Amino acid sequence: MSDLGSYLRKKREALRADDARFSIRQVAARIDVQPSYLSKVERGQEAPPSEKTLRRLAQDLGEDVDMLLALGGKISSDLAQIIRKRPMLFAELIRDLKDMPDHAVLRIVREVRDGNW
Amino acid sequence: MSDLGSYLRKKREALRADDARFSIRQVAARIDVQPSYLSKVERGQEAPPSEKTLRRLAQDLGEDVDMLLALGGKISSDLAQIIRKRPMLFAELIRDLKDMPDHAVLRIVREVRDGNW
DNA sequence: CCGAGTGTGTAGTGTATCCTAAACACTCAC
DNA sequence: GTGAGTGTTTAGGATACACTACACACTCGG
Repeated sequence: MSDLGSYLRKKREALRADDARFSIRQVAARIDVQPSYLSKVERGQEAPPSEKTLRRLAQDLGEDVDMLLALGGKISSDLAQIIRKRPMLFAELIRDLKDMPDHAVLRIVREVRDGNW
Repeated sequence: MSDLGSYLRKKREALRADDARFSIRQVAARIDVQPSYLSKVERGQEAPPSEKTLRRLAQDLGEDVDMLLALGGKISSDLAQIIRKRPMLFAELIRDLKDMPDHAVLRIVREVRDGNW
């Protein structure tokens, strides 16, 4: 399906080059899953883990949570909740932004943040 | 949980006042589920239906799909896909817009649509 | 009365999700 | 050569999700 697995493997192996604490077994122990499970996830033999597990993994590997969740086919539950509170409004906005280039969306983000509204 | 059930019931009964085709049984037949299932959903005795079923329901009842999905605790899969393609970008934007009033968000929507970007 | 239609109660089912537990085969330092 | 550590294989399994199938009890027109 997605390449969450290979992404995780690459990232972990990169970390492991400098720090032996990033073996499958030790990472698995820290994020509280079985090493066999993590191994399968990294090789794409298992479906992506739950949001909870992906969050712990992101934290342990120093990765962005939203990106890792996306690779796992999920959306952060706090984002989902925000959208669900005003579904029509956000649906319209997001569909409009679908084909906008990153820099255009970023400009909106900045404008919003600067409080020009 | 949510009030999807009562919302559906109210809407269907309103339609039924003018049109006998909006009985539980007939709606259920059109959207291709068992009447007992729809009955339970309307009374909140069953978890919300799948996206597919909610879409058919929305169409049959003339309701907004995104809103009905939201009441069912779901987000349209096309929106989810858009977000998953640029997760960090959209995550930032959505979290920034969380506490903005509707009219402010709407202004952004309009600006985007008018192509001032 | 009866039959066509209404809503509902009960029981069960297939599939997906998200993992665990235990053992196997290997390397590498000491 | 043994013990600690590595990744992996195999065999499940608990729980939730999204329903179906069928029968029951009621109403109401003809």
